[in-house]
Amino acid sequence: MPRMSQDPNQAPAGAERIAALLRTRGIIPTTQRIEIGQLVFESPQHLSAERILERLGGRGVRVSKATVYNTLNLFAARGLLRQINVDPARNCFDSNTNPHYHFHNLDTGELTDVAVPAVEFSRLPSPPPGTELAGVDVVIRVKRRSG
Amino acid sequence: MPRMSQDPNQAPAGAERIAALLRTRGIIPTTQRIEIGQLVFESPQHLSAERILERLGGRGVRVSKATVYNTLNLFAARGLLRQINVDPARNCFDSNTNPHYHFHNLDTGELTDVAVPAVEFSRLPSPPPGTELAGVDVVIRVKRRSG
DNA sequence: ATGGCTGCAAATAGTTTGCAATGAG
DNA sequence: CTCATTGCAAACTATTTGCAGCCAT
Repeated sequence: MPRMSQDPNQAPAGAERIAALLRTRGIIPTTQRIEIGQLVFESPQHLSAERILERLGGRGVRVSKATVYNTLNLFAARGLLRQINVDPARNCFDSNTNPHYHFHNLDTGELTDVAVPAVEFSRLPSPPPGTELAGVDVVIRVKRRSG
Repeated sequence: MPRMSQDPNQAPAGAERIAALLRTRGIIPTTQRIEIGQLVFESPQHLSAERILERLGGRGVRVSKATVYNTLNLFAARGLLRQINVDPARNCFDSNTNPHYHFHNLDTGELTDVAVPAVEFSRLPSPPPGTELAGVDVVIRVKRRSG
């Protein structure tokens, strides 16, 4: 499969911006990677591999399942995506790599961002001996109001 | 396979306690469920299905993989276990159902309990419209000290 | 030509499910 | 007897991997 084409007709608006982003992380910008990049980086969102495959298809873009998985893992390894663990059956990638937390709707499975300033700790334990803090994940589980 | 035997020789210390616990949740105490219960409820811990199968084997107890999975899911559904999502590849059950948080060692994968009073929020966002709070998960990610 | 990437298909890994057999009441 | 549970094996789902072919350099 071809790498990024220089032909502007095949390089829609934004493609070059994505390519540049990938290069900053030492990732060779290929056609497929740019397509996936345009999809996930166009706005902060939470996506599974399956969902991305669907959306690519919706845009008339065909990328193999293997490449989608490989690309997502590559992006995550280079810090362009963050993995979220909420659904044990599915791996989810967050294109918002700025620090933030999440609401998790237990009924719909939906994830929503929570800005850092919305949460404040007045106390946190110090890491166990020999370890240092790597980050704090906060998932605020919510459900359909019952009362 | 037999249900719970009344013979004290086949009902080691603690078995009756576990059986009683299960009954309080409307779970029929079978031999296998009691074995699994004795294992997981003997102390607060974080276990995967695979790990439980191993430990049962180590005790000379044979329970089929299917029954282990079914039992863990049953316990979780009845509130005797809590599921933890940290490892996307493996489902983990926490036998400590009291509110608490976790340290997650990124190097070893190890989970450690953090008591509730060790964490204090001075601010939390209110749940989105139409939803109510179901709980807050806090995972403090730690790594081997580098410096 | 070279090296890296893609797509396909097969291989994994964890978990679930269908069903006959069995055991408890 | 009856019904729920167990164990086995097959089915499933999400993800990873091996490898041939291809593209850009």
